[in-house]
Amino acid sequence: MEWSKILVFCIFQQVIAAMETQLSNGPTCNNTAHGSATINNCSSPVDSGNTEDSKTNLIVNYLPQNMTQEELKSLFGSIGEIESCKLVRDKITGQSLGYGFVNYVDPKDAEKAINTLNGLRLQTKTIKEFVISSSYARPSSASIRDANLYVSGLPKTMTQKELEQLFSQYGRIITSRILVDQVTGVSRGVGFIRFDKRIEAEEAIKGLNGQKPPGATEPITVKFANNPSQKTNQAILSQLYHSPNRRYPAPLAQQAQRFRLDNLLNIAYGVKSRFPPMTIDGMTSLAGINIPGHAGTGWCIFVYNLAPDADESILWQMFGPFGAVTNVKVIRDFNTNKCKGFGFVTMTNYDEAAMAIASLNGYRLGDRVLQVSFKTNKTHKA
DNA sequence: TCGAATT
Repeated sequence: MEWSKILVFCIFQQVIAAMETQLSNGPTCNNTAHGSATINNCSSPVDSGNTEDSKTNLIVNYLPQNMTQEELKSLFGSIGEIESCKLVRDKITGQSLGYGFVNYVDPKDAEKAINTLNGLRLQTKTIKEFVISSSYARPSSASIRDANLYVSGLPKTMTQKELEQLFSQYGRIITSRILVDQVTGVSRGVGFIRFDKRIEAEEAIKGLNGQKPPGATEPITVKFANNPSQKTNQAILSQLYHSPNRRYPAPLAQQAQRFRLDNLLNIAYGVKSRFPPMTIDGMTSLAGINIPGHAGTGWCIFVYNLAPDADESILWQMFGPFGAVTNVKVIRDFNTNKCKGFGFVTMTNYDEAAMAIASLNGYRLGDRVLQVSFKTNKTHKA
């Protein structure tokens, strides 16, 4: 068992090496990958009828975008002889949909593949992580389609097991997952549940959407999940059609430059600015712990009345000249990808944030008048 | 009109 994992890992690295070589020879994709093995912790296979295929045919999920059918075959062919192998691609774009089927000749090899390859971690250099999941493929049928749920607002402490316990009352769970922060490993409060049947998924939405899990303080959202690769395609398309270059708003540049000039004059000649510098320490001692917009990592600014097509770059351009900006975020509707009219900017220094707010609140961007202020904590009052 | 998140 452990032997075969090591063996598989070595073969896998060769596959990845081959992928990288291939990528360096062609301009089609800039996504390269390297792998590391992890312990299989996924749920047991589901029995799927009496057909011959049921014990040899595997579905493989969460493949890297750039993995080809040949590479899939190489990876799984390291276990044993493959009868057939299919990487599922988008009919129109030809993009990998991130899953495929591997049918072994020998059921023993299928079982071995599940034990050794399921849970294998693939990490691309673009931070995105893939964990291969392989299990017996169920017979194709309409009733098992669209049975995958996206769950958000989960308590950060909730485990995968607890998530399954919560949903298991509505049917048989095929796969489940909780997404975690790549760096800290803590739950992002988002996960997936795939049911055996669409009906079960529908019932789970009815029963759990907007409900608080036992012991939780906030309700969860349960809805049908989107296709994994759908977002990538959207992002690629929107990048193609979107010009990354935005003109800098001239009046802002002048304001920001004047602000910098004020500071320089102040530092160099002791000239008094209209906006005397203020430190965070000075503020905290005066205002106590409840400081608007102060999140510990900086000062969070709420920007309202952004246009539907506003993007992050406009926030960087508007706020950057006023000082250190550590983060910007445009809040979008997931499906339309259009800005919901507001966003957030985090700035390191109070005085720069205050200056940005003073300058940008009421600023006319296009045909809209922006409202800019420190972010308030509108959610649950203490 | 004061945070989304999609393996």
